[in-house]
Amino acid sequence: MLDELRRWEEYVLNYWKDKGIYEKAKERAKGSLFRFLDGPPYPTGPIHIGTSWNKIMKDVILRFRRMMGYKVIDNPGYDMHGLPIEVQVEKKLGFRRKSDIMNFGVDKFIEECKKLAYANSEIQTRQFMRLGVWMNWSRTYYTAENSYVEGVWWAIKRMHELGRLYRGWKVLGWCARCQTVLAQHEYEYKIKTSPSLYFKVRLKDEEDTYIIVWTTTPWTIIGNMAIALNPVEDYVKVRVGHEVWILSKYQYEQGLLKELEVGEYRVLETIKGSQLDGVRYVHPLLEEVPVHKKLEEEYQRCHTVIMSEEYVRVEEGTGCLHVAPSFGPEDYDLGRRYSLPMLQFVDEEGKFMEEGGYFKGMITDEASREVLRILDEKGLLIKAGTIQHEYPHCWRCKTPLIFRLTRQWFFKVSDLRSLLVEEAKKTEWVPSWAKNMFLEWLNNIEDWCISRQRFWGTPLPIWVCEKCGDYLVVGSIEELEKLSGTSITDVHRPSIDMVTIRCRRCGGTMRRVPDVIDVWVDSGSATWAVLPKVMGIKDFSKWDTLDFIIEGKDQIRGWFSALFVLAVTLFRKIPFKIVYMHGFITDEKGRAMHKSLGNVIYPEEVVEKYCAEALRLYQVSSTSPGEDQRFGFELLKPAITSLLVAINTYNFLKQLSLYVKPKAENLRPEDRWLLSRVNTLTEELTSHLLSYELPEYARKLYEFIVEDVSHFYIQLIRDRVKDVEESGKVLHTLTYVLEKVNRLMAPLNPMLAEKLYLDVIRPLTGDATESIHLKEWPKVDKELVDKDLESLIEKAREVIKVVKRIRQEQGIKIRWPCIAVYVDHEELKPLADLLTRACNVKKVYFTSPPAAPSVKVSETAFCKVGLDVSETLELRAERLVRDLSRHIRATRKKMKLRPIDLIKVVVACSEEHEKLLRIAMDELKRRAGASEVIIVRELKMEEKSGEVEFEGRRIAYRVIKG
RNA sequence: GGGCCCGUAGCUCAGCCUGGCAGAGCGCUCGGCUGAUAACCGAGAGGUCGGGGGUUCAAAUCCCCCCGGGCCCA
Repeated sequence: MLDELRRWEEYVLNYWKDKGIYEKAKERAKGSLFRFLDGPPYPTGPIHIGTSWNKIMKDVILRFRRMMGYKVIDNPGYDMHGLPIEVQVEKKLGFRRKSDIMNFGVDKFIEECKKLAYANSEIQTRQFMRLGVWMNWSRTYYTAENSYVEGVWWAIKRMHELGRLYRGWKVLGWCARCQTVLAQHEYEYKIKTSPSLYFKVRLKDEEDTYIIVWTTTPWTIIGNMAIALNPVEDYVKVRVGHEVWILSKYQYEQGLLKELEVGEYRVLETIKGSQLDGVRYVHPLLEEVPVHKKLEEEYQRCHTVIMSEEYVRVEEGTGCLHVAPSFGPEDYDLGRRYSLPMLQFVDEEGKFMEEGGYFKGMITDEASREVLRILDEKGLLIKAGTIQHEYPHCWRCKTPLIFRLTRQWFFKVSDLRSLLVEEAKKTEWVPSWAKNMFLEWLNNIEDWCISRQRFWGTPLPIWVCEKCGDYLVVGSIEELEKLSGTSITDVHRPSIDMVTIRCRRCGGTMRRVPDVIDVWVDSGSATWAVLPKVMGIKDFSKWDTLDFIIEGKDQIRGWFSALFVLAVTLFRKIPFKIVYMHGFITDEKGRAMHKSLGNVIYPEEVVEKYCAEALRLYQVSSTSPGEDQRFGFELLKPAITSLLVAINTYNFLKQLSLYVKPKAENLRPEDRWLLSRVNTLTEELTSHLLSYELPEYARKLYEFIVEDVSHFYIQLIRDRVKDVEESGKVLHTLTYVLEKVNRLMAPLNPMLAEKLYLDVIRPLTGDATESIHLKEWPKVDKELVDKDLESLIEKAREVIKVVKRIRQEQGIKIRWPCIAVYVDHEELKPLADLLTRACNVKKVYFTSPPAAPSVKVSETAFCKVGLDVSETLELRAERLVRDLSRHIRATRKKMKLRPIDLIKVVVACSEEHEKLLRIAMDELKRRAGASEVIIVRELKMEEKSGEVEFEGRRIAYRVIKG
């Protein structure tokens, strides 16, 4: 069946393509715009199971909106630039460092990046399409196209015009492998094992007195320029041996000295941090790093104790903070305040330069080991161990970052925190708590470092004069062509680097800053940069606030933030109204999927082993907004079951329609109930989808199909379909209901819905419409809704359940009719007939069950129920017929006979059972579809078609065609 | 150290906003139904609703504290 389902999917995909259904669906839209924007994935390889989840949910919402009549903006996109692609290409080419790229040739490298990004985006597009995702694939936006890049340039220039673009020195996270600066939103915090080092620093003017310092980055001691204490906190001077040590009182009381195993000690004095302000110390690596001698002479506060209430916490380390201004953002800030030297010790590869003295040429880790050794030799090392802590890593290559002073280009936005937060309050989030995460992020936002020292990216459109240093920000290709007199075909490096401009001020040559732009500026510009592609509008300022976007929780600091910061800073206008935030995919045990764990599952695999619709149903229904989704093949099974039940339900309708004419009059209560239910459902599902409650939509839809239609209704009307009149009513009811369900399921399972439409619904309704997706979202037929009936039937279901329970306790099959059932609930009287059939009894009495031995009693939450289990000859006869005919029908089915085909039956049974059969002969013929029944005493083995056990004896039968 | 989320049956998850008999699916055992069904139904086993305290006639649900897991930030 699964194989068939998979073939159906492919059939439908082709059908859509052949008939241009997607295009027709777009033409159909007459309503207002629904502005959606696809958060562009990185085309780094085939899609991941998280990518499919993301796109499937988008597809559900967009399909729903299209059916509602909206003109849906649905262009997909790919985020082509940046480290994700570069790192991929580097791996492919076996590169380990940036210089490998230079040696290979930047032009060739760029070409590889471009090829890879476009090739992978094609692969991803095919995969998305296979999942049934409808987007405007012929108008996909790529962030590497000229028109898109111009949108980014335009934003940069506007930032400049607003005075929000600046160049400045700052200590930022630096990836020594990628050899580029990274911004706040690109730090990936992971557990790292680092050295944990306690050492002492000797005071210059106080004999044998030391400040105790703790660090996890020994190499930064090379750049140490000061030690910071908290002026308002208490510190203690402690005698240790013949020395005096200074540390925070807090840590002393926490037993730090015991931990450091220093032997005997006693407190001499408690002082405030402020009392040590300005005290001079001897740099612990003064001899190895000679530059410190010079610095000490030139800078007054170099190698002194400085004060900071803000950064020094006595709970951390020793309460004495080692300050290396070029190696830490806080250190840098303190360095500025105290005019400390800002010497750069480390180059782009993370290697110590000339200034590092003895450490010249070492990378940071090597230097750390040497520092440790030297401190130990000098007797300054107190204790060296290791610590596991969260430490920032490069988001793409996972290298631990170093902090390093560099000169970069920034968007000034940190002063806009309160504006950003105020504007963000106007946005709506699903789940609502995601909004708090977003506000929290915005409230801590730093100036945005937008320059990257890399290759494959949007080139920073800034030209600087070699001679006078004046700079120019270019906002479009046309502008650049005018300024440079060169025609531009490709905006990328390295050709763009050749373009020079004559300086307006001094006539010198202006060259482009070699940097590219943070890839998050690319995607963050999407609100306007896609306009030429999507709306055919060239004017980037003509963008509109988006109605809806949906991405994963990592985009709080990623795309959501980038879109928001840019739009609000540039336009004081929010880029989106409603955001749906989903979580990540984990394996079935809740662990992240990693290649190293071998637990990665690709959507392609799921489609091959199962089918796309099962994936769609599972991914949409299984997880609440904002939460992570567990994924494993085992977890898909219930979804598959639901799909199969739905398919069978439609099959039943189709079978029925072959022999029956519909009849809409004198409907029975269960018919009216189902008509009411499907309208109630329509109302609920519409509301869920409008509120972006996707799991509720999917769950309620399939619960209705499985529980209400298949299990209850179809079970109940089984006998009715044998009657011409009654079967007409059932056909009418099911046609109405399943037609509606067909449309309700179209956004969720578009391929299955289409197949059921084409095979079952369309022939039945005589509808000329080519596709379910060209139909409108169902409306509620209010006149069919009967809430009282709905709740009454719920009560009846309770009663039926109790009767089944009594039957089981008494060992009476459901197939076997009973005399009577007693229901102590008058309200149910209108459902007398329904209860008679469902409970398989001759009569329902709406009274208290009589106190008779043959009446077995149980109860529901609201009434007593009694089943009369006494037997009569007629009942026995009927029971035998039911058992026998049930088996005969099974045999008929095996013989591939149609329900209307007549048969002859030979039955071999005892005299007593023959008597019973004679009583119910007509019933037997009717139920078995037999024109003739012959009763004999015995059948030969080879003549037997089957056997039934009844009242402890075996009854054999033979089925003869015709 | 801070923010957010999660913790309910062996597993996957609803229920919590708005307090009122602890639920569904999967798996297991037993029994049953079936001329749409590769399905389904009933019963059973399986729960200190992470722990503690508080509010209340009544707490999985509201409040506080703690523990464990995850994500993000510092």
